[in-house]
Amino acid sequence: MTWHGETPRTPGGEDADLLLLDQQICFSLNAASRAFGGVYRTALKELGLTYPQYLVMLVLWEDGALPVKQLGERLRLDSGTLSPLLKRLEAAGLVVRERSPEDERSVIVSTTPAGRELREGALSVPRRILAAAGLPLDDLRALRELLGRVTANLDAATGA
Amino acid sequence: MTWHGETPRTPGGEDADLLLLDQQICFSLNAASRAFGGVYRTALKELGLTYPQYLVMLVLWEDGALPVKQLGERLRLDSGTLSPLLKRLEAAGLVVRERSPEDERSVIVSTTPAGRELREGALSVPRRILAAAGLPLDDLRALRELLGRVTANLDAATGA
DNA sequence: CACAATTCAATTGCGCACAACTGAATGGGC
DNA sequence: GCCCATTCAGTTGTGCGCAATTGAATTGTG
Repeated sequence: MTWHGETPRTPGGEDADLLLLDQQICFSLNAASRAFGGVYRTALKELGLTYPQYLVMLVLWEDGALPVKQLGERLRLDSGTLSPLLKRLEAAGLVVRERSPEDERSVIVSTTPAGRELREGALSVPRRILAAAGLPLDDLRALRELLGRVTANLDAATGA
Repeated sequence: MTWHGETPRTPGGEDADLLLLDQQICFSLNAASRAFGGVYRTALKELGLTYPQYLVMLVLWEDGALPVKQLGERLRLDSGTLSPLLKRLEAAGLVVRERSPEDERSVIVSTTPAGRELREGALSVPRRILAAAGLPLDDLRALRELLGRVTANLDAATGA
């Protein structure tokens, strides 16, 4: 069984083969991520949330309230992404942002009553996503485990 | 072994547990995809390419020339993404776009000599990426296989 | 206390992803 | 031959992702 269905016609030796393998893995990751995004898009449409906004609400539903910094650490996002996103969530009446009294630099994000109510509607989402993924739980667990390891390695290689 | 390190404090029953599991899997996918993006960003910087542009060049290096439509099918991207991207690649002198003679609707994208030369510099990229991923080949194969299955399922569930 | 370095959130700029739409070219049914 | 539906690429608008910068608040050091 070959990975691409045809032999490379371009020169380059071993590295050219790696180019193909490389394409398969990273492209697969990218494609899977966007495929999930598509399913989430339709599932979250009725809630008026995008997938990143949904992730933020998930964390807030768990923790209640926390500063932007910690939100970013949990979600692996920086203020450049979170600031406008949180602004939109605030405009939608789902969260409030207020400066911390004991540290005027940080902004505490917390859910509004409407934001907490939204959780009821979100409860049915994961089951639909898992059904669409169509993989047995063991495979999903294995997938999550592999992804976690690869992410940790990549972060170590990049960030320092 | 628990997945999150703490039990949920919020109400919701089974669905609440699924919410957590769901967060782990899809968030892991998202995070891994962006972690790869970070490594590619630095590796491709010297070539003046972004990761999606690199994917386009990979396909063109393999196939030489093909219409935007087929490029989009290979990469799972539509014209809304490809048109401006190809415009930038053309502005960089790496590809040319020309209307097909036998079908004036379609645009054929092909590499320029400079675009083909760039392949030499790209040959070293995959090895660095694979090294940064730090997973044995068997695990990478398993990962790719799982991702392929989940993507196929999700596409079938979404697109029809 | 003063001053430099650090830590925050926010902003700017650029590129990708996707939905919705436009407009030209094509092809099938009549 | 003439429409009408379809197939293309391109454009517009919105939102994410990230680098780089800004500016205010805080902390550490002398």
